[in-house]
Amino acid sequence: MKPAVNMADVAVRAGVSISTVSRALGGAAGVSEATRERVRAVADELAYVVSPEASRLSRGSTGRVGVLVPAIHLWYYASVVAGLEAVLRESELDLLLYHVEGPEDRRRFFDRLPARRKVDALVVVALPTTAEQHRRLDDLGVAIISAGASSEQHPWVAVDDAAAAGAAVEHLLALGHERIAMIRTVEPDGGDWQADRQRLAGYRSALQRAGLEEDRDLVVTVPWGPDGGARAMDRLLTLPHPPTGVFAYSDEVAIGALRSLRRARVEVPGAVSLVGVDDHPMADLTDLTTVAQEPVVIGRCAAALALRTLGLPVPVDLQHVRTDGQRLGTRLVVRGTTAPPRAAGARLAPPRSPAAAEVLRAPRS
Amino acid sequence: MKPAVNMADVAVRAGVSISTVSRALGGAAGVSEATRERVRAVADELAYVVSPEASRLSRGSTGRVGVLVPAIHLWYYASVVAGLEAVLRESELDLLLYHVEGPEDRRRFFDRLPARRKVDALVVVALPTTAEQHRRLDDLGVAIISAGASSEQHPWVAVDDAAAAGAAVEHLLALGHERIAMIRTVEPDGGDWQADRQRLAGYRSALQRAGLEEDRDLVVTVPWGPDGGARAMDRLLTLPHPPTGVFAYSDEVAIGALRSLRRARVEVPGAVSLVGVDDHPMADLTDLTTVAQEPVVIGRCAAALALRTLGLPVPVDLQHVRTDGQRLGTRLVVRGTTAPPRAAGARLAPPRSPAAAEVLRAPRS
DNA sequence: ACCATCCACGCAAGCGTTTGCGAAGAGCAG
DNA sequence: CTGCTCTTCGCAAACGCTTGCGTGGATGGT
Repeated sequence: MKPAVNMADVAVRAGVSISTVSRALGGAAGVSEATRERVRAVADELAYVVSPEASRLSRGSTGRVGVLVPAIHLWYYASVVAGLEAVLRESELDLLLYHVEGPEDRRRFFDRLPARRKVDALVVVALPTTAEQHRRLDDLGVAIISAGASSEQHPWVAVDDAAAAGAAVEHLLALGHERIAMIRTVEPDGGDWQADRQRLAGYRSALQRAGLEEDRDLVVTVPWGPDGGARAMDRLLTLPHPPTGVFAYSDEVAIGALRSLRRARVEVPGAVSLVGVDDHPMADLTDLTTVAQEPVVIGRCAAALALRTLGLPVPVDLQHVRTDGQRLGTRLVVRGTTAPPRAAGARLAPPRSPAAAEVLRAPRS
Repeated sequence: MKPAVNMADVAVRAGVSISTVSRALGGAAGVSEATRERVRAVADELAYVVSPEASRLSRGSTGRVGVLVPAIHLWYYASVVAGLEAVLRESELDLLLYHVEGPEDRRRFFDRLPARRKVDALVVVALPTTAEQHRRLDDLGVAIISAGASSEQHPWVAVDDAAAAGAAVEHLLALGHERIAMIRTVEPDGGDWQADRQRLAGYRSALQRAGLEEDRDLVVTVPWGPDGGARAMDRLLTLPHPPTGVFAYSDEVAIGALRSLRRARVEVPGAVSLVGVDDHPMADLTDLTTVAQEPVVIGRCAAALALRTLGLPVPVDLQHVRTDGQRLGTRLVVRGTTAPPRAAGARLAPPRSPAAAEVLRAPRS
């Protein structure tokens, strides 16, 4: 612990008052350029930094933004956080991490609101919240931003999950598939995850648009994750009339499904085509067709919303973000796990060679 | 923004002085149990929480712990952070995230030390630091903890990377392999990653112990990541006398290598055996043999070290963590990517069926 | 009934900034 | 040279809490 140099020390050394130091360093008006320079020099020399506690106590804001994430160890959330962190740091804001895993943690968070008085804004990342919990957030008394899920009452940024699901299913339809299953996910004992609901809706309406009847057997619900995906696929494979195309809630689920298929020696995409959502790094590696989204961008946009709400300058490249809700795009990335169904097209397309898959692979960002 | 209720409000309402409220809520001595209860009740009723700024300005500590991570979106780091967060939150400490990606970011961090005065302790997660940078950390004037890498000057917690590598290589040796390659990784233009250096050392000494000469061609160095792994494997495959066993720096690298092998139609583990390090969730899915480590535990132990350094109570299950350096164990998880070399053992072991792999699979934690 | 203890509690002095307001000095027109 | 406006600074009052020290009253012993 160093003796900690204070503003007073700088003031003495620079031969001015504390107020002047504060104004000089804080970029406030009312200080001549000469004085400002001198103060800066002294501050540098003494390696002085303002005490954030004191500054904020006085100023009344915390200079911190909280992030509420359900699962930091997952690629999607970690990426959102990375995006957030990058632009917040640019604006000298600190990122306070709140990790709430599972319904129990969630309940506790809303119960105790540990973020109270600690942040100027809270970014909630795709968390299922009850109406009551949403109201509870207002008790925080700070700006709330929703990232990865739309919201009635708060600024938000998210992809169109229904459209993403639609794109996936339409891809399968275009290839000629007619029996298309969906692996959807729930949190055991958990809440209402908007993305799941909307992707399911997107799946259904795509089928409907194509004039296909929904077969209840083809929608299987499992806990999120590769294991869930594997189990779901096992179930689908034992169906008397199994699907030829499968749309999985996310890549991680799809990858689990892929494992089941491999174990069961079912040819992919020969016998079964598979699409995921996310463009997880593993999708590239497993040559999985997917609908890509960019969580890092979601994070960046959410940060922009937070900045705007706080009345702070927003980086130019993020100024377009709409406060009343910003939809981000998704795009289909065709790789090696989708092809026309065996029965349907007598070789509508030649079997995809590794090289061909390579060509279609999306450029790494 | 609510009108923000202060300690003074609580004091009036409870009919005591501000000091008494402070002591009552803060659990300090010198308050009768009756008064304490009454104050608590009033505080609850008014939904009062102390202003952390004021409290800390007065108390002199920040109540925050910083974490310096090089790549939050990677499984390993995200898991360490998750572990940290969990125990810090338990102790009412906040987690301030510093994400420094790549040498440039790193330089900036050490240059500006944005964490100054903002944290009581800083956990540095497996970051390559020059000696000078290490010294610079002391300018922060706070306790430094090293997680995922050992350290001369600070408390640390890490696995024994050399031993982990040794275990991987010895597994291959035990299977009968004699040409064993290593895929190691560097950061382009980057620093000295302790884990890479130590795993390389472990690889070498294992070979040496087995009386094998090191073949320079068998150590390939690539940028970290699946793509690097793929490229490395491509290179190994074009060798005049290619290896039969490959030890990859990490699972993500190994998975890239696996892709190359698959594309080149090289049988795994028939023609080439492959081992990684980490027990990344994807290792399970790709049936990859690996040396498991538990980053979440690393995070938890690092948090324990931070708590202890700060003089705070350490959770009982973490009290065993040694301040002068805690080694965590690793364990070999044998899955489907390793088997005796084709040439070597005329069927030393029967070809591994999926079921067998299942049995050997480590239990999910 | 008296004094010595001890407990509970209040007073007030910080903690290190920010900021409204007033004062001093500089510059300029008349 | 005087009077006026601007600019540049300093004074001091917050900001909301913690904590050392002092006081009054209850308690216990004699």
